Amino acid sequence: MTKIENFIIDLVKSSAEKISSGAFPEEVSGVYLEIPKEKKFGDFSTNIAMRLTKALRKPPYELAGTIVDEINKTGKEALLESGIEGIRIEKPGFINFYISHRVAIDTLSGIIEEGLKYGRLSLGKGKKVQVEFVSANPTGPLTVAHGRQAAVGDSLARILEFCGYEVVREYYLNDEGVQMGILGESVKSRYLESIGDKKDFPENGYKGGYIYDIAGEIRDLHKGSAAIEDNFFVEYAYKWLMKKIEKDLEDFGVAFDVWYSQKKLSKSGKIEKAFDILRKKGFLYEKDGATWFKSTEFGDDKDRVVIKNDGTLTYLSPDIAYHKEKFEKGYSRIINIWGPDHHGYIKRIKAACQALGFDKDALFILISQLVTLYRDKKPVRMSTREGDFITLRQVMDEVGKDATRFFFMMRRTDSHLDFDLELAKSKTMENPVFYIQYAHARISSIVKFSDGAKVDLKNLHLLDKDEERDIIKELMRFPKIIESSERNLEPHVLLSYLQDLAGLFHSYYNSHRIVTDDKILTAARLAMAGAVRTALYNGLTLLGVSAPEKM
RNA sequence: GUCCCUGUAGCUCAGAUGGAUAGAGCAUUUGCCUUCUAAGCAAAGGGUCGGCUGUUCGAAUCAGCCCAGGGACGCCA
Repeated sequence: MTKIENFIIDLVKSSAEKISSGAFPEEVSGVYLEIPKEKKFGDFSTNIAMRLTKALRKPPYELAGTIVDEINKTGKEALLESGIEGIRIEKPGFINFYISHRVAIDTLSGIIEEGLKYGRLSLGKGKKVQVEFVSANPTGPLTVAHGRQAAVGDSLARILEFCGYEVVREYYLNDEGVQMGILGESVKSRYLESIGDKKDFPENGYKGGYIYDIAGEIRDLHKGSAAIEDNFFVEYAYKWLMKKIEKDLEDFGVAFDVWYSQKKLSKSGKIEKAFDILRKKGFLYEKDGATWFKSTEFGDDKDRVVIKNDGTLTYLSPDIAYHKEKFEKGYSRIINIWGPDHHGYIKRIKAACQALGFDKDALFILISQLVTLYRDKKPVRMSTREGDFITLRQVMDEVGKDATRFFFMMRRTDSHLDFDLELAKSKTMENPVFYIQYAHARISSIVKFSDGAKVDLKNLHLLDKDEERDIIKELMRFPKIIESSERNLEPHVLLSYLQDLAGLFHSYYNSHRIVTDDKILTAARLAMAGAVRTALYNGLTLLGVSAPEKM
């Protein structure tokens, strides 16, 4: 929020309070300023008069008039001094503010001075948040679906950090249990097959080609010995896959702070402790030889088994203990990013958190919806069961890290995503990644080209063109956009913003020369272009997309 | 059957806490490279915002009910 915005908000607020007999009506939570799309409606606009109509029982237009009269008591000169050049009331009751050129320039000057810090917020100061994402089982390479979760989770983490939060990125590692056993059996079966000892492939076995690769390595290592312990297959496959997963994530620009092992959790006794609490509170009961959790008490459709009748735990059990631990660590927000297949699982885990006495609203579970890859306008079929799926690695190799990350966030996280491989690959204007990167590269090259012209904040007032004012206003939106993506836990609003900003710059670039013989004007325009570059750079970095100096 | 997501221009989609004549890109038509990257810019056409009812000063946005498409609903993880 810039100085002038704060000033206007305070002004409006105090005036509105006065005319509503001292106090602000409760249902009107605050004063919002927006930047109108239409230039004729000024630089800032507030809808406060409309929102007060109900409480004050007066038509909005009339109220707007009273508010403005109140504001005008401040005195014309004092207003002008603060940068407000004009106030106008528009049709239903909008109050529109027109700011002076001087204030616009001052604002730009402030943005330039902030440099790379521009857009950083302090709303998360002193608060810790955790983002748990990907958490793919180590039974196969990361898929496209995991890729989307990785992109969204990491970008959210970056955005939260930018907002001042301390962020912990965590990967929950399912390194024990049934599926690890199946992994071992699958590899063993392929191994035996490879040394000519045909064996039936396990029913739920992993059929992907990578199982052959692992088996092949083991054969090379053990020269075809038939006497290998079962456990060896599991261990070997696990390590092999983890190495792959870590490398994929690294190349995708994602780094985790914590790899949380389920195996260690199970051994720690924490699951039993969680059960004890639930049992004491009466949320566990026995039926049909199994132990059930009364999740229906908290709005779930049915109760859930936590200990099966064979004595083993269901997936929910360690997860309850895991979430208990998350809450105990004192995060102000706990964010989980899950795949669409987990959506029915939200109610029961929230129920468990509530049952344990935690505030379920501190737990944010985002569902990253399906990704469908398209090639030549046709969907690429995938079936995990047959082991026939497209990996994150394949997509990254084909279209590059930048486009992959960008495309995964082109739509809201909880919306289905169609990923057009040809488009992502194309180096044309249809491709939004290149459009934005190109703007950044263009500015970078001008800055280099004009070596010698110094950035001079004193002559920014020369930036009096309409297009320049538009760019300054767009730059002013950047912190609002950051705030919005933080509040909604949604990186994708940032993409649209960057496209808009890049568009404004491309347009400006074509209509006005930045580098001219006029050294002073050149310096001013370069300074503004530099501010655009900074916003683009910060935005792209938050998305984990590189901002190239040249293309 | 229950739950989640989606339905906006010919196509792919934006639309931030409900706001002022609903916006981009592609495609179509037409202009702009002797000058900072034409991977770009400018202009034009194109819409019952799936439908109906309601809440509101005001609805693409919120609520209810329909219609259509995608997905999830295990003592799997």
